[in-house]
Amino acid sequence: MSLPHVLLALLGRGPASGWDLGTRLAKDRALGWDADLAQVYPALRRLLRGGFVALRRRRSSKGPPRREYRLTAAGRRELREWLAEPLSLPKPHAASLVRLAFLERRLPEARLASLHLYRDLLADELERAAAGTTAARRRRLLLLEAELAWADAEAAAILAGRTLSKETR
Amino acid sequence: MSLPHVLLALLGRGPASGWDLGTRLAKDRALGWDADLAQVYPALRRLLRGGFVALRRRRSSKGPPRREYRLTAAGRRELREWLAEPLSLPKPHAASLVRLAFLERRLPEARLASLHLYRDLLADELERAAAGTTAARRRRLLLLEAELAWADAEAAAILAGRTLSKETR
DNA sequence: CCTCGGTATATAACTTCTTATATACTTCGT
DNA sequence: ACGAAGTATATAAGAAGTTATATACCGAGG
Repeated sequence: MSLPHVLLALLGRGPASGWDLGTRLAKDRALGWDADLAQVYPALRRLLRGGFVALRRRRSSKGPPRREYRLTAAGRRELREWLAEPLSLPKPHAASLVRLAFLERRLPEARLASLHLYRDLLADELERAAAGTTAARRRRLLLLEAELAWADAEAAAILAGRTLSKETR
Repeated sequence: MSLPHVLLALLGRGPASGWDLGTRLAKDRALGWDADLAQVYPALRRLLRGGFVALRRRRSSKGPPRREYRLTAAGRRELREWLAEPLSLPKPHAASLVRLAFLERRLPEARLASLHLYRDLLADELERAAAGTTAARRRRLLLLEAELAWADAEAAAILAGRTLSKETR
């Protein structure tokens, strides 16, 4: 029930087409939402029918004509109310986190390999992450740094345990 | 397509009924997955039909007879393979994170109130979080601490900005 | 000229997730 | 004896999300 509101929020930064919104959702990792274009188009239709956005067709230098949407007064009001709803702790829903939660079921070598891969993903993401101009970006940077430190600590612990068990054998 | 695998993973800790799995999913916040009972029961049926789990009916001291599931050899193999799949960075999908991403659109007072509420949720969660006996729990603790520090820093910054603008008025 | 790649919109088919509802057994309090 | 509360299983209906596919416009390179 949230995608329409997320789209309203993105449109709050200025008019955009479905394509624009789709690519923004895909790229902006600090945003906290992701959706496929096949979901975006119907959602925009619903927003249009509901009077929350207005449509303007514009010719594009490349490709077929764009359908650019912008917030209406009703859309702005709806957005304001939605943004003001109380925050709750997000409950993660990701296969990778479940795999991490069962890391201990795997052999030390496999654990280490998975942690190294994950660590590198975190490091890449941290490099790509823009400097903190907003609270959400600063949050993201801090969390990435904390998780990177965690991954390194876990890898070191496995390595220490492995050499230890070899030495004491 | 992941819930069945998550259930296999939970069943790896020992036999359980649909009810058990549902309550574990609801309680264990370090797990990285959450699902409703109405989703768990059909998933268990599919696992049973696929031969990944075996069923034993047992009378319960309270309530109707329990249907306890346990991993079969095929289930254990499937679980092992699933756990070994490479990790990727989870992409968050939560309305609260979107609200945080658009915090700056709100008035300083509202921002502060939202941050304080969020901060308290984090603090509660941190208190409730068990000590780090597994990598996933240690990760969760570290991330909660980092996020709590972030929330406090953001709140302090808003407060500083507000008093500043009052003084310089 | 023709295909390839990027831009752009859209729908159909399918799977997954949520919400609502129904049933049944037991214990405990009134 | 009755009802409420906790345990336990289950399905139906609908909303949300994913995957596959189709169409169309334009410029660049072969």
